[in-house]
Amino acid sequence: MKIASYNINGIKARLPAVTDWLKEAEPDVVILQEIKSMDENFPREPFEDMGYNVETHGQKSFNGVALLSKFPLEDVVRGLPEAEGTGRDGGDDEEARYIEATVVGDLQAVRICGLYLPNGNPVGDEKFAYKLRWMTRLQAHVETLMTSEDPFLVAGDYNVIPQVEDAARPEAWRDDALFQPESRDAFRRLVNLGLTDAFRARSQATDQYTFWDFQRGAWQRNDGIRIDHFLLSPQCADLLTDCQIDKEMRAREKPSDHVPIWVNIAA
DNA sequence: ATGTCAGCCGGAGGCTGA
Repeated sequence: MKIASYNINGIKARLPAVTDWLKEAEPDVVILQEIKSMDENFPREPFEDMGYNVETHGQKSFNGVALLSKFPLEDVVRGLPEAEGTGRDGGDDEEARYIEATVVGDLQAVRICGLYLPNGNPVGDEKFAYKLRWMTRLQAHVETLMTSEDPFLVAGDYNVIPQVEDAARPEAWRDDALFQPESRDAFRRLVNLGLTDAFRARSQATDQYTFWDFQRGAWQRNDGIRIDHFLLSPQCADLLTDCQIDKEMRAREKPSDHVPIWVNIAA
């Protein structure tokens, strides 16, 4: 089962790029972030015509996540638990950043958790506190998932650069929310619950990134960062056979600033 | 210091978010 994650930065602007990629990459399951669309405006038909089941969790203008799957999607949950009082303004968190469902594959079922973690900039602002609260909620939820024997994975745009080797110019990110010690500590605590960073399990390369800023010619200079991650539960990590980044997508017409990352698991 | 996109509102271009 090939499972991909792709921050598309707006479905309206990215529909041709995404459908072209789906035809070539042929993933069984796709986790989309930043659909920037309400559920009722998401273009389901192009994906359904390609054989995908579609589940969205969107909102107006910003954020928004979705799942595409050629296998049935069951027990869909939208939003992380503990939304009460954890929003960026101290109210309830109503930002559409999380979707979870069980994909019933040919060999076995896998719980797929798709996320778009808050950016958190600027540091010191309520946005950074919101990011850290969100990571605390994610930690608690993964602890709950860990009590299950069923394989699961948590994937998407984490907006965290885990290590210095995950940035072409780490010094440029020193004051950024994506590289703050608090953000990296929270990410490491999550991994230390027993999750496997699928890309790092397969490659120690230091020049492999998933995001290049639209500004300052970042792509042309390979000034990228690795912030889109697949974290696998122990039972899921046992099934891992491959993990790769579709870097060439960044060189195409009207690209997203992120590129797809995918895993192959024996499920 | 700055460089770019996308979506929204509203009917241009300014604002927000990244």
